[in-house]
Amino acid sequence: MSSSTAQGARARARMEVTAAIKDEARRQLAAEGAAKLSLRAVARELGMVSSALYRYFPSRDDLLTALIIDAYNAIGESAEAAREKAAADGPVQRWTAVAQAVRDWALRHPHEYALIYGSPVPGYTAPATTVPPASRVGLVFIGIVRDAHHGSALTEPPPLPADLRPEAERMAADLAPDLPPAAVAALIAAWGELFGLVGFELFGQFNRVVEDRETFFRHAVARLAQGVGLVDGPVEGRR
Amino acid sequence: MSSSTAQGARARARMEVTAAIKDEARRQLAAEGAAKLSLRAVARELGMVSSALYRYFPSRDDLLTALIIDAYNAIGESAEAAREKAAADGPVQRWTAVAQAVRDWALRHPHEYALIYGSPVPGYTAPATTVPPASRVGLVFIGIVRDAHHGSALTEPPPLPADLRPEAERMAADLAPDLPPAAVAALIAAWGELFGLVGFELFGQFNRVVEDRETFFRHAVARLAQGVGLVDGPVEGRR
DNA sequence: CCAATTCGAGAGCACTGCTCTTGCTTTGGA
DNA sequence: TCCAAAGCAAGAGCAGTGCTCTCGAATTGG
Repeated sequence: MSSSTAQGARARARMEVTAAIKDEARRQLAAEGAAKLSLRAVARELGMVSSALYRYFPSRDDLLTALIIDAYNAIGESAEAAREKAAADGPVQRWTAVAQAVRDWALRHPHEYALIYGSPVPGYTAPATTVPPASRVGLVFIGIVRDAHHGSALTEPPPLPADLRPEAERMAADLAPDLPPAAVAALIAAWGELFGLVGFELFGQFNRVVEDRETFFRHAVARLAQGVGLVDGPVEGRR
Repeated sequence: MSSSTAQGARARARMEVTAAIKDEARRQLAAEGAAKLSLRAVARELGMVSSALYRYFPSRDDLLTALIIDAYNAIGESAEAAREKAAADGPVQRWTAVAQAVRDWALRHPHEYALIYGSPVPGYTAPATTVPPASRVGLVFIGIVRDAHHGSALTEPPPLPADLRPEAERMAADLAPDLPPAAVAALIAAWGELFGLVGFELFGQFNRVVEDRETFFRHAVARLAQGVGLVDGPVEGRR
């Protein structure tokens, strides 16, 4: 009788309550961390009894999974927004802009970042529904390299070592068939390395080591970009 | 009346019980992860009542802190052993050997690795006693770069960007005054990036992306070593 | 209009970290 | 040598957790 957005008051209310639960859970997550997120406390704060909450999330882990997906989408959107904003800049600037967006989001939502990039409980395999949201940030970086490649702003990668070649070609075929396998391999490494920098800062490993983290991070990720083959402007070019 | 190793049967027994508690806790940690480590389960397994355990560790967090220190020492020893074993090799080989030791230890003790390099609960400041053990791996890498530098096997780093210079000089003064500031900055970045690679593999981020992780990791860390300025043998040299 | 489904509330289970009190054992000084 | 002091294990108990089950009430769709 109505559109998909308001099909019955029942389903409507269900969506609202579900959202309210997630909001309150996210509040507690941001305030105290995932370890202290309590279903009962969420229910209490919402004025409902704890057992009622199980009508919406069958277990605490399911609630956490929902928050994980939301967090992946949030950091992904943040990265995509940074890409749009830097659309007119050179490849290295776009790369560092996205990297800084990732770092900023992480610093602003440390517990949520820890939830998705911290220790997702080794042994726990994330449900398949988390895969697409989790890929968004990576896809942004792939897109930047792809644009650079087609704009002739990607340096010729050094020849692949023989033993890395099969894996690099496989990864390229899976992720970006139009890019040189060596660039794809370098890109994936830089992707992981970037999050290593963010994690080390966030989790205190840089505590008595790096002071001016902003500057340090900016140059480190710029070097990562160069390692992937990005340069500012066409390869033999201006600037 | 006796040496420091056996001063009274009382203190002796205390050490043994303390060690037994840590051993059992480590067992549970390895089996189920930090979240499911239960003081009561540890006590139960040891045939004692839970309240007795509080004579040895005033809280669950204190037990975890003890395990954290042990884990830092274990991965540090692993790295140091790899350095000794590769003492005769070139700088890049030594670097990758240590890096592979770190990765191997992480893969063999995933939950302990997650405990120290995963999400140490943002906001939780580690007690000062954890700092020296936590530094051991980093010191190994610094030592490798230092040896290379004094053996003239460190390439001249590119000039420091103006805005990074103060921070790089400060870091060099703190950590390795005999090394070029640019090399120190690159080293610290590579240090964080290395653990990013390990974490991404361990925590599943590479799951449908990287298949031949061994090979991929070896080349990635070799590139990191080159980024720091390490080369095999003297700079204008053999091989 | 009524059977079927959905929902909130409450009681209850097994578990957790942690505290406090009660006795027993070991210790070290008079 | 004796004895107060300290260290220790045990048990009961508190407040909190995730989760299950049952029971009425509300809402739904045929």
